[in-house]
Amino acid sequence: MITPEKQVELLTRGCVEVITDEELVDKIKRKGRLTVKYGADPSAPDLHLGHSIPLRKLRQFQELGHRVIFIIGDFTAMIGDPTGVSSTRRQLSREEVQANAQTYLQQVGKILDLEKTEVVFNSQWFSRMSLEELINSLASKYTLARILERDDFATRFKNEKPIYIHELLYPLMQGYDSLMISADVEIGGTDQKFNMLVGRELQREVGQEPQIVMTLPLLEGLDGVAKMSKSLNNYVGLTEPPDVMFGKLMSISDELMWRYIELLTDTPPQEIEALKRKVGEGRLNPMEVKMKLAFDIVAMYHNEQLAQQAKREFEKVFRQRDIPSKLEEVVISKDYLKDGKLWVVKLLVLSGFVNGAREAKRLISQGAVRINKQQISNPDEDIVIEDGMVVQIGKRKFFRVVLGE
RNA sequence: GGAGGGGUGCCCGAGCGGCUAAAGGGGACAGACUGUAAAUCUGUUGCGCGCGGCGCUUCGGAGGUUCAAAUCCUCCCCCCUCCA
Repeated sequence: MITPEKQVELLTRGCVEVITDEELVDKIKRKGRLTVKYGADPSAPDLHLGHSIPLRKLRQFQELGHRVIFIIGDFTAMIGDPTGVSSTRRQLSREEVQANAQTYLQQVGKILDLEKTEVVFNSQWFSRMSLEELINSLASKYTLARILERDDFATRFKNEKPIYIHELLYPLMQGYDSLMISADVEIGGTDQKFNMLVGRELQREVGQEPQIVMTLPLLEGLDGVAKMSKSLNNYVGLTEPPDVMFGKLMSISDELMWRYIELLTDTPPQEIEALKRKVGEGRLNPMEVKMKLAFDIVAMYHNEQLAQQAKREFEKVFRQRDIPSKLEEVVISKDYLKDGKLWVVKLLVLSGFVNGAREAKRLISQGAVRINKQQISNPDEDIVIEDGMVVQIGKRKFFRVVLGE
């Protein structure tokens, strides 16, 4: 049995803030098994590495024997969390939310032990809440001034941007979720701090023991600047194919690599320090470290074998500048050929790998196009088309020509 | 209800009758270099035509003025600011 102190040490690792540490030790000592809440808003169906941070923390709780409740904010998703947005968020339909929730859970299962996870939809209580209840147990428990303390609302208010009444309700509803399941701990990204604190207040209001709030860092996207999100296209999806994952992870900057290792892998802090030192002294190539990171993550969300494959393939294509082992095939009809030849530009356009003749010509004059490893530099060139010839555009687009009737 | 400001290419943003397919930045793509799709540097970034040129489409929408419009006029749609 792990002592409460030891547990707290593990659990608070990686957290940005814990409100409060003392309460956490105390609760574990008194209760032994805590109810841990995590709420997800199924407004987009795809989970990415950014989501994995809180999920991994939940997993840790689970491994220590605590009770994890995963709340699907199906009802709240129809409202749209105003957190961090400078404008009102689009409301989703019931169907959209339902569909998203399904794919969501599937992905969550890659990290959490679903057998041990209780999944609760918050429409369970909200869809039948009466106006009377809404007013008595939610609306009358909080003041406008306190809601407006929140930064994003405050800014919008000051800038005279619209804040709809339903948005004001959002933090209260999230708090109400905590109350309904008598949460001992709620975890979430730093952007959720306010909402989670409201939960604490509401619980206190009704005489429930206030939940402990644990905030976790938000992960920067592949660009290293903005937070990871699908709409910014700087994400690594949990369900993406191994080679795509591997490639995306290899594209991050050396600097960002450390943060990813710290937040996304199980590498112990001392080991990370050691690696950093070695790289700093020039005894270790950062690329090796990045490879390891990419490998670890692919292994985590797929498996070691696929990770190994993805790594080998990456080395083959990008390090040795070789042709990938699996190639997309493009059928070129013989009708296009004149004396067995075809204009390069035409070939590229027909393949669908370029957006048009103009782009094709541009790429050729930039020296980006190779046929059977032979660089093509003249956009006017006619080439002899052979069955099976390999065309390469830039560093990562390849296809094999198949002659058709 | 009244007064004013604005909608420009993937995004931000300049232009306010011809020299503007539209400055600048970001992003993206490509090349060099390399340790990788890192960093850095350089280039490209509306589309078509067998193409050192010609043509077409683009500046919220629809019309109009003009030899010539993103730039001027009319109507319409949307956003914002100030006053009530």
